[in-house]
Amino acid sequence: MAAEPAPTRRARRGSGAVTLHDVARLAGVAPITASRALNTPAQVSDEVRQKVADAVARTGYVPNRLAGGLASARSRLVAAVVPTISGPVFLETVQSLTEALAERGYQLMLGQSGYAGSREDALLEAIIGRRPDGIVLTGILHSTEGRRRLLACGIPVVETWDLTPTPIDMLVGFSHVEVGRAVAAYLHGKGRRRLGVVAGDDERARRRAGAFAAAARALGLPDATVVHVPAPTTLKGGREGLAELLRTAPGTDAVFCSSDLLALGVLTEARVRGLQVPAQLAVVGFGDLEFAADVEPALTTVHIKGAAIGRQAAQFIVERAEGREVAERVIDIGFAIVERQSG
Amino acid sequence: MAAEPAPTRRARRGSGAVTLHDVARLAGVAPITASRALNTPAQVSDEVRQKVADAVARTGYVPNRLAGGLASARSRLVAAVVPTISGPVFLETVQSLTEALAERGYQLMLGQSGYAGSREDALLEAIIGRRPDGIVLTGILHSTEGRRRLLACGIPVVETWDLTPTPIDMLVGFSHVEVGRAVAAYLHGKGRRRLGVVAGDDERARRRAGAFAAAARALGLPDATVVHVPAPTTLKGGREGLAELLRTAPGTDAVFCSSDLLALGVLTEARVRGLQVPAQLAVVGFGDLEFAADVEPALTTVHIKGAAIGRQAAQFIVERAEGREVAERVIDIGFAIVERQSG
DNA sequence: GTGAAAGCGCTAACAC
DNA sequence: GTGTTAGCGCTTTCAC
Repeated sequence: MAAEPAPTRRARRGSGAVTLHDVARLAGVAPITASRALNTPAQVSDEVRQKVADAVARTGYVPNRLAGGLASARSRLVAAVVPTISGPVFLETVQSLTEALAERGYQLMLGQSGYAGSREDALLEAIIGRRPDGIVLTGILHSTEGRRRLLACGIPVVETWDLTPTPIDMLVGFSHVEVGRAVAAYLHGKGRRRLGVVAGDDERARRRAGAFAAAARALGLPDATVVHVPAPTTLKGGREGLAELLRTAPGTDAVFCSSDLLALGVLTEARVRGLQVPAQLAVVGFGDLEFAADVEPALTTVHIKGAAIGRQAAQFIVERAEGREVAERVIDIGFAIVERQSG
Repeated sequence: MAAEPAPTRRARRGSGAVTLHDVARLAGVAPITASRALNTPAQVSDEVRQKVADAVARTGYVPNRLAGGLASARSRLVAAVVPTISGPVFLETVQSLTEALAERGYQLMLGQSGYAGSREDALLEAIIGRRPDGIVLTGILHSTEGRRRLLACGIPVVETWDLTPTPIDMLVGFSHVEVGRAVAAYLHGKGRRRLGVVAGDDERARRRAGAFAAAARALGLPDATVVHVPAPTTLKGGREGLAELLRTAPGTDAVFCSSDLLALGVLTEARVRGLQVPAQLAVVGFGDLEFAADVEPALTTVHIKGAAIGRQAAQFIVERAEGREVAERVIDIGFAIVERQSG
């Protein structure tokens, strides 16, 4: 046994927690061997594996992932950025993302950019500082400075809920323009003529509304009336939106809402006003949230596979983090109009 | 200029990112001085501060918080655990928590334990491994093993949305028993006699329902009928819950629902059945979600200050992380019955 | 006010 | 299959 080195002048006391060194000492192996027993068990003998497992159990050792991440340049942390978590639209995506990542040993960091994108740059800086293995962006990234930064730092990025012509890196989404067109065509096919839109004041909703109005025009219908309400959308917004829509365009016989919550508000307001849905007014939502099928009348809406988006995003990130290149970087996950009673 | 040391045999290539060393070299100071210029600017001269700021701007340096966290034993990461993010109840709390933390330079990690608590231990291990500066628990912690672990690892813990007799550490919540009692008394005061409950199948909802039923008995009312629906609660659950309730106890004249979503389902089902609300049936929700005031009839419900809970939890954690002891570890944030039209 | 040295807890690279 | 060594990028401790 080597003589102990003379005690150094400095002492840094550590956190006091059990470290891999403690485990290794207890198991009678070198730290790196203990590390391998835990991370790549196939590389060590059965005996070592067992001894290390015992030592872990005895000490209650929990690996320090901060240290591991620093050493290996793999943090096993994934950042998700949403405009706000309290519009229920992205919830399903965040939920499935969290779960899919947790299953593979990754953890989710949540950041809210706000619909205005004011905090976006600060948020990105905070995120990049944590050196996540991936970033999932939901909703548009407003600042070009932000784009530049993401590109520069080389962290895998998945944009979701949209299909941009120039993705930063990877993407899983659908075309909001196609949604707008499809809903216009659908309502036209149902014999509706005087179309209206109640849309949240965010970029993607605007695009759906714009495409909807353009398609209506192309179909030879009168100009659609578009009413905007603040984002995130609310039931109240839907009620007020319909009120305004009927004030502006009294003969409206169909409304496309930019969220199911908005549609629920429209449904509510219509009922209060004695307007028959769908007889006098067709209502179409967006999102197909859990409640859409169970409101009365059941809501016709655009179904988006929010959970599938989350899972696919997780898949993308993990593939990259583990050094594999993904074959197809852009996935159009599509959408579907779900016909129920409201329109 | 010193001669370059002979190249060592090993080369570990780093991540290639700009480091504090690069910034320091550019600014012509020692790394530690650059560190101080960024973290404790009061300790350095104006000149140094300026030179370092320039170097940061020129290089696009983003500090590696993994390394910083490892060295300082302060990760500036806070973990939040919720049963699931896709019951809208905790959303407001998670949102305000995220924001309050971001403002102070902390980042939120999100974990979902599931209502059954099956993944709880694995989740806690994953969380502890990241050495967060605090853990916010929303909803009950099921496993006693988990409690032990949290206690052992010494990370500040805030339990929320409940008032447990033996908090792990800090707590900001309210009494579910009091809620149950208060709603029973409220409905009794409104002249309701045949009380019912539609409650989600989770521990806290059960407690509210139990206290509600006990209070009804104490008030001399007939036994309240309690119907349970799966958690997380849904609009559909509310519809089915009311259907079952009316089957079991046809004369019911008031329903206390364990969430506003459930209440919305009850309202919907009542309307479909031609039951007048509130004339024939009073409906009381729980949560006072954004939509409660705007449904028709407007929902009488129990208001919970979800955002305040999140802010207070952030406050607790940050105080502790910065070495201050909090004066009062347990805060009862209370609740209020908001009377609207439905009951 | 500034700096040199040591080390946080872990893993990559190389050797045997 | 196992061990040695040298860092990952930062901050703490001590010294001037």
